[in-house]
Amino acid sequence: MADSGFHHHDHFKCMEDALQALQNHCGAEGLKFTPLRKRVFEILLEEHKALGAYDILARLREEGFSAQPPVAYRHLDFLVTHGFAHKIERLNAFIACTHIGAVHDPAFLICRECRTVSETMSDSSILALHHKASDADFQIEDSVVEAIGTCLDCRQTDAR
Amino acid sequence: MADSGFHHHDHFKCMEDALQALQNHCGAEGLKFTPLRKRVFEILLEEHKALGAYDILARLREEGFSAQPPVAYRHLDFLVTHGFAHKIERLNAFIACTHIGAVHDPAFLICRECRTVSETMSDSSILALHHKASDADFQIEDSVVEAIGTCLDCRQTDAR
DNA sequence: GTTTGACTGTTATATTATAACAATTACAAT
DNA sequence: ATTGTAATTGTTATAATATAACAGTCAAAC
Repeated sequence: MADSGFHHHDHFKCMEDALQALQNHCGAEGLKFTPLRKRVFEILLEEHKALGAYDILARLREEGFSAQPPVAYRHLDFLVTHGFAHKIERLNAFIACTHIGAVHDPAFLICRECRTVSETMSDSSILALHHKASDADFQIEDSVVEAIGTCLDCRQTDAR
Repeated sequence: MADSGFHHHDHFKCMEDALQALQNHCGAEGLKFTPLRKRVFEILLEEHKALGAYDILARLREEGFSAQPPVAYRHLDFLVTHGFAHKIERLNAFIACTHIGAVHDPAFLICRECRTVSETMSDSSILALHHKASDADFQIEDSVVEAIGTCLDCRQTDAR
């Protein structure tokens, strides 16, 4: 299965590819592929789950990195700005992007129990909004499309 | 113009109708139409703008109401729970619902400058996500659809 | 008139996020 | 090699958002 989130896939390769993409991007853009940037991205990549800035921070602290709040927010912002992570507004949390390199208005399926997130590229899901926007002379710059619910695993576990 | 947000409309009637609807709802459901509930809703209704809980709180304080944070959150939650307001996740803020009584997955156009919000009923806008969700055996319970950008007024003002 | 449940008041604290500035590093220009 | 400079990191402090917990009040139902 090639998809992420609720489907099985080669997660090791998934991580490797993403890290390589970040390294390449940094090289191409004259940005530095620093230990903190790498490590924060790795932490996000470990699972397709949304992690809060303070979750990241706790991990960094355990590993001996400097771990004041700005450290987490800075590196998360870096990843978001360069398209390697997304913020999940509904959870005030972050996930690694699973469509790196693609220009996309992402949409997310978010399990409120396990916080697993599946990302889809969904130009179409905000098409209706774009129509509404042009009617109102509104210029869309960014969009948030998130569906909250429960994944199959969690529903089955709950039913037991 | 019958629409809200970026279009002109009879805002006095818009407020009156909404307050009446809340009063009716409370009567029908055995809930109390209390001064605080009324006032918080009125504050939201005054403009089609997103207000933070602490904005509401400041208003209440000025007016002599008790104004500890739980007061704002309680009444905002009440309005959201009963379908009279929505939370704008992207802004951590709240707006009065402009489609009271309609079961809807709302979608919002949010001006990041003036915080004016236009609400649309968008069953269709998350259709793509519903397909994706059923593929993944994911049960959607709630959705967030928000577009952030600039309204015509703000763009024109900026250009001057 | 007492019980009950809904609503309000209040204290304290948790969680999320950013401003501001100092220190360090890496590299480029001279 | 030295200095300038821009990017990155370190750190302190604080702002902004949100909730837990429990005590008081009030009105309706019995």
